[in-house]
Amino acid sequence: MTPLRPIQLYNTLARAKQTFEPSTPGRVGMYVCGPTVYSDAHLGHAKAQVSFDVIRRYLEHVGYTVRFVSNITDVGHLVDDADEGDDKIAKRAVLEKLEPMEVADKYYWSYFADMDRLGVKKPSVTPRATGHIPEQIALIEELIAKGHAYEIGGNVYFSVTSFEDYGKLSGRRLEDLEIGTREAVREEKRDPRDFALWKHADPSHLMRWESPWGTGFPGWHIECSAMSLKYLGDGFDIHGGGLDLQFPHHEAEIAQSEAAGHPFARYWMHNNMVTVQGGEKMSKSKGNFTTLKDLFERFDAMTLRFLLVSSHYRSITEFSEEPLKAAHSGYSRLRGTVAELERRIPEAQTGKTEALERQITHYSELFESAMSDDFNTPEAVAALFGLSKEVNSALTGEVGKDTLENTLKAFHTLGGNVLGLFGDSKAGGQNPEMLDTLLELVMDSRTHYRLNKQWSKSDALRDQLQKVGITLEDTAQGTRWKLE
RNA sequence: GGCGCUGUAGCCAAGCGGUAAGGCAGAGGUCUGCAAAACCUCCAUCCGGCGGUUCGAUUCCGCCCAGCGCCUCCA
Repeated sequence: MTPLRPIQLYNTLARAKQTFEPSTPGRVGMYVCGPTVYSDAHLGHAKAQVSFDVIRRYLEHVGYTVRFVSNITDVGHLVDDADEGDDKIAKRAVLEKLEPMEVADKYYWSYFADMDRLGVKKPSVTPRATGHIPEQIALIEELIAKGHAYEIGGNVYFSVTSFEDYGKLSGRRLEDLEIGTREAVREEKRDPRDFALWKHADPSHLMRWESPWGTGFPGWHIECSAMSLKYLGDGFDIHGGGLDLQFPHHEAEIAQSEAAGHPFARYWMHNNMVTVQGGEKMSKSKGNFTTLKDLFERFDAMTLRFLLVSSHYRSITEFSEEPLKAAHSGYSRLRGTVAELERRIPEAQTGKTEALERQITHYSELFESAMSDDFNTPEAVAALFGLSKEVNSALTGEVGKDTLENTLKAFHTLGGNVLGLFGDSKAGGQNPEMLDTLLELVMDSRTHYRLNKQWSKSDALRDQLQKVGITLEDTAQGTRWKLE
């Protein structure tokens, strides 16, 4: 299928927006760096995953078939690069008195549960580093054979100076890179800037594998090269990840792959960070993060998603109480419009209302042109608000059923399918019918009070419900309720 | 020190050469028993500061100020 319109995207490699052209017409291969599973995900992880989820959804929306590969790192991520120490998973395993694989699995499931609540679609493939040791070894062997890597005492390093394009993604020149600042630089490296492909592990290590260089474990960067190439092939389309991974992680991925003779990703996309307290990056090491699980206690997951898509993926997202509350209110407004449409459709008269039909077309066009310009979600959201206002305004009068349905469809398609909002979060929790019935009863008796002008009683009922998060609204058509 | 980014109303946040989207908060109004929701109206002579280019700059260039990111692990 031919895309409806060309999509411009910002390619970090070119430092400019480019028209996206997949290597295979109609299909997109996309790889996004996933988390290292050793602790709970925070809002920053959510920003990355939601950003690329929206990009994926929009590509699908315009007609592409997307293969979306996102890895899980469950080994090889060293606490720091300088020592021979355990990796993060192993360290956590000792801490929690668990097997490393228990740690990895625990946070693996936890991660996907969080992403699920945020409406992030499942990847087409979720490769795990430990499941691809042979592929990583094979790639390292290619690099050694081509003279780009060398082995010393069971460790294998990538020779940075052997790859002339090193630095092309992050815009660094080799000579600018600091040499040997840190004390514990391994002296056995031929060049301090070289990075590990394979690390020797003595028997005390919890996770190790046999290799041509003895027992050990893979370096952090190699997994993404091996797994993306395996599932997407040479010269695949899009590689995404956080801006903080651009160097050295992504630079290393390119070096390892292309030095071995595999053209790597053609478009590189980087999401910016979530910040806190006026610009400070939210990160694990700074300890200034809020886990998603904590946030879910206080806010609807869709509110968080709304907050994230309200800023551009390449911009920072400032996170604090006020934006959070603003997101809650703003999102409720959009939801209110959708709910009102759903209420009105069953009782509306068949027919079209031309004026509103034109607005649907107008705002849909705005939405799509915003999204086609490097996935400008803030403008897309603005288009949704524009349509919302027009609809609400029109709904003060009569609107034909066909038009109501078209409007609802626009919200479901653009806000729902593309931005991933208005997910399935059905009001009423586990048993919506029971809640519905109970509230009918409450509202009936309250209506009785109101007809008799027993305001204190009817207001008491409303206040009581408000305390448990149920809002009653009296309208000309009767009383209605909503959660939160 | 090297590379790079940002600075737009009380808050969040688009725009990036043609005279400031959107949301939240706030003010007034309509509706309502009250409230809520919704709608209508208002809310940046101005986009960190100073110069420059241009008929014209928030948008391009230079300098300055402030904040931030990467160069360790990080989405």
